[in-house]
Amino acid sequence: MKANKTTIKDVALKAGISVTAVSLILNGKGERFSSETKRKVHQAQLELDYYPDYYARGLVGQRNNSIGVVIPNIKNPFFSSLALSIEQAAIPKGYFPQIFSVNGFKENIDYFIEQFASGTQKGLVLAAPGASKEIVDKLSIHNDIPMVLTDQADLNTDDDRVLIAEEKSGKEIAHYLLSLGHKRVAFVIPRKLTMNLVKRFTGYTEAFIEYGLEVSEDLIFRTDFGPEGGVKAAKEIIKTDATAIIAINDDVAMGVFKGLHSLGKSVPGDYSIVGFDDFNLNKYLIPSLTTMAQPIELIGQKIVELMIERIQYPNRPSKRIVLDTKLKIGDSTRQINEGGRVL
Amino acid sequence: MKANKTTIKDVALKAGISVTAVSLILNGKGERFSSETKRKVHQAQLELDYYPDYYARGLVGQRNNSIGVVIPNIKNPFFSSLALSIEQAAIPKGYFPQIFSVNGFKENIDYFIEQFASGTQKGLVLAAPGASKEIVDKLSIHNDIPMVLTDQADLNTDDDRVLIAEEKSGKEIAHYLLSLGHKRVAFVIPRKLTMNLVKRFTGYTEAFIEYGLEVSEDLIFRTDFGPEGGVKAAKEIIKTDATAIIAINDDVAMGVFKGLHSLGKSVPGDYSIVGFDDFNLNKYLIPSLTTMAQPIELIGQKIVELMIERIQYPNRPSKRIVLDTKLKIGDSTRQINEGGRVL
DNA sequence: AAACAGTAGTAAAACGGTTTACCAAATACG
DNA sequence: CGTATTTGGTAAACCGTTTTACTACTGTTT
Repeated sequence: MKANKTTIKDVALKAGISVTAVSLILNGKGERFSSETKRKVHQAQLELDYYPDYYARGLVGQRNNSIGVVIPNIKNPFFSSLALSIEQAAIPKGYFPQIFSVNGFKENIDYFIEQFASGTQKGLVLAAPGASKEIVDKLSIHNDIPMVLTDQADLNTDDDRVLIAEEKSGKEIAHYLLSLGHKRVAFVIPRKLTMNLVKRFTGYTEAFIEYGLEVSEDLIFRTDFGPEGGVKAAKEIIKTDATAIIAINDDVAMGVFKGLHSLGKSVPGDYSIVGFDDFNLNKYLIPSLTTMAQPIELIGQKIVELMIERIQYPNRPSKRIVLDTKLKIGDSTRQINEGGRVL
Repeated sequence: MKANKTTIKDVALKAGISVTAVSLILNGKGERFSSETKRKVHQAQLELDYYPDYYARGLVGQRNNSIGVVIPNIKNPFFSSLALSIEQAAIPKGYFPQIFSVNGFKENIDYFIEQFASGTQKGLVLAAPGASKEIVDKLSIHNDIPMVLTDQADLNTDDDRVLIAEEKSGKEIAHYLLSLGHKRVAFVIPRKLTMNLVKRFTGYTEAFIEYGLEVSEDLIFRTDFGPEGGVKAAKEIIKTDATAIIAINDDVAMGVFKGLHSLGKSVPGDYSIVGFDDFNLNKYLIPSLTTMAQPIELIGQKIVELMIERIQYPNRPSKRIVLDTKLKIGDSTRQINEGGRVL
């Protein structure tokens, strides 16, 4: 038979004082009580190993301090790093992020929406591009709840956003490859294009136009997210005359790399590869990947900053912060000569 | 001015029926009500966009369905994969894991203990070897709460555990390297040895003894977790006559690999490397790493299985499940000839 | 026709805290 | 010395659900 849960009443009884007093004292609002009384309360709490019930406490004082963070896939190092950076920024401020990794589970989204709609979280960070739309729609009625998005889509919400300069990033990557002499560049992109990818792609294209070149349709490869997708794409790419490859993220880039390798091609000998994200294992790859690094830590910090502002001043006008990325040149890219493939 | 939260009363009012009826109907226990009434309730819910308050609901019916999962580091692919596999096993059964990544934050542990002690979770999975001891101690009084550990330590608790055959694994790795002709094998281990590592190490040693060899102290390298630790270790290892390296996990192995590479050494040419864990990016590394694969999915499944059993039958005797690992031979190891380094 | 069983519904008591409003005794003030 | 204020404390309302224990009514048996 289980012992009944120890409640505040038990503490009050043990300390020989009222429930009110116990509550106030344990919440640091007990200035008015004598230090002797306080001592007895703390003593009783310790002896009974009392912890206030989370639900009861949440029910009355609406002050919970947890913020929900929705990410698409916990296994993608970019998102797990982002989750960590949000955590690191939030905890010192007294907020505790709760990670929801959607992972393609329908139930997951439902569960999280329910959780959120029922008032568990004080705010919501949606770091799941694409999935956002659906979620934002479902939650749109609750628009008095602070949200921060990392979504470029033109959603008709006035939520705060932390974004990266997608177009500029795309352009910079393309410029870099073009400056190395690559003219035939393959793009490996996902089947479903989210808004940020469209923008990034626009940037790529602009760079080509500035060089008097154009992006040819036959060098665009649509595949799945994740390394498997990259492996598949590699098989197609070697049938073309491409000399460089831009992957939608490092995860995919790794797959392309592996795919090329097992087809007997070398990097950067036969192909230059550029990734995107700079997840944390990147610098340990051999050869290391040239990639457009997202400022993950900064993104996390800004997200938390906006979130806290918004919680404190619910009616302040919405903000949109755009952060710059940084090209990190690794060993996966190299100059090629005018004529063709080999330097 | 914010609109007041819509409560069950509003729904009842709108539907012209009692609060009880609304509650029962919305929880699928309203068989006895006429379908017309049900319709009205659902209608009202929809129109008012009503979601039951999480706290109120939690307060009364103690049936929340969330289980806490504590992992040491969300960035380590092994643990993020484990978290995912727990999620995949739990959700179909109607339980929702909540991930707490400790990440070395003292506040994190405190927060989570408070959360847990205050009854938020129905059960607790401690997948944080080493940290467990402290936590288990603090929570020991609440020993009526279902816990599943993945800790080899001889804690005096009767909690369920899901473990891997550490000693056997260690032995198998060593046997494999010995069978390839390696006699001088370096070990890269963390500074702080948890119980599982001690056991694994025992296995290594046994294999050496069976071969009439012994593990020499000067080939044991203690370093930090993570790839950085591996890089550091590599610098020391090349000063020795080791021909093979066993790393405590794949994360570290990658670092060793990178370190050797930047010191002009090749793998498996100069050194064979074996890792542990088999995190999900492993097969995309070049060369792919020989590693002792943990059955991550199965671990997740067993954890959830035990947890649910324990929730349903709190008094059943505790179980301890030991799972086998599997050596996955990659391209990072090779045979060497009797004499010395080169085949 | 009396007893019985459904049927469709409700009022009120929990759940475990926090907070508001109030009080009695002790002390300070003029 | 009578009144005002401070000190140390409490009783009770409330938060939004779920659940228990009724009730009134309508058929159905025997």
